[in-house]
Amino acid sequence: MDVGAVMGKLRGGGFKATPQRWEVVRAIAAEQHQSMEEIRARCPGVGMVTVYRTLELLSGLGLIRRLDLGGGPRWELAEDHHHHLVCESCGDVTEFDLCPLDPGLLDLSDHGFEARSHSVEVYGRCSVCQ
Amino acid sequence: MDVGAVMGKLRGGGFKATPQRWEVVRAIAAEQHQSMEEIRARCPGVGMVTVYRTLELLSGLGLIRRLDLGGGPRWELAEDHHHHLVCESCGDVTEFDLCPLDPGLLDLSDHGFEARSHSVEVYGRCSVCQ
DNA sequence: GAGCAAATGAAAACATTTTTCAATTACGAG
DNA sequence: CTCGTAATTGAAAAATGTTTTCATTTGCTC
Ligand SMILES: [Zn+2]
Ligand SMILES: [Zn+2]
Ligand SMILES: [Zn+2]
Ligand SMILES: [Zn+2]
Repeated sequence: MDVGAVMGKLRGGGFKATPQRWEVVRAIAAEQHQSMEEIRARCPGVGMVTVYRTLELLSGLGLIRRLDLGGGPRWELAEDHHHHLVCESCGDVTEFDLCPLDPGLLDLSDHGFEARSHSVEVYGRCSVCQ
Repeated sequence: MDVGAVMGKLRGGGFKATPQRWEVVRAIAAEQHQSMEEIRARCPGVGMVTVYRTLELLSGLGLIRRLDLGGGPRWELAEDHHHHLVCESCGDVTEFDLCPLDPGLLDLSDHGFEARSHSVEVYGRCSVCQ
């Protein structure tokens, strides 16, 4: 999903395609797993309040995802399903595609829980920090 | 691991067993997955700063774990290995023991990543909220 | 182009966590 | 048991992060 497609879905949802929203979406699309600070740095022309509101809006529409990996929220474009490797030394976040929950292995029936989504994070040391 | 054992390990680490630390540990042991607010409510006699510092200390010693499930940090005694079911409607957190990463299924060798720990969260609707 | 609801952003409010520092206290040595 | 001392506590202030307010601006439809 590229920047244009995201803006298209925004419009489709009845929201305005403002220059500020273009900027924020471009910033998010530039790199996955960015913090608020990093996103803001890529949007010098957009007020902080608008960045917060745009993240909230896009996330509500399911176009981006908020990550809780410790050390403050991070954001990513909601594209493919994947999970995260978090380096506890340098903080770098990378992805892996093999989903441990994929084959419906996990039986939650005895919990009476209706699963909607899930997240898997592996913490450790990246190849650089070892 | 009961309250006494945690305090023992604290002492063993060269830290003092103060009445405030007893209170905080007792509060944490009373229920898993509590927020700061809930823990504080169980420690009326302990200053906020001390609660923060004690959580930091215990977590540094690996005696408790901090959970990032969205909606602010939660804390639990570090006992058995388990993962979490988070209800997106009422916010209730429950546990399940079957670990999807258990059999070493996950091959991270091509990432050159040294895994230390992991977390798995399943989001959805609990039996009450469905 | 006019009209209007939606959107923006500066400032203020609010919430949460950390720092500071003077007073207190647990605990080992004597 | 008492003393000395470094560790600990907590009130206040500072720092940090996020949300609300509201007057002004603007994208979009007709
Ligand atoms: Zn990712
Ligand atoms: Zn998955
Ligand atoms: Zn738990
Ligand atoms: Zn596990």
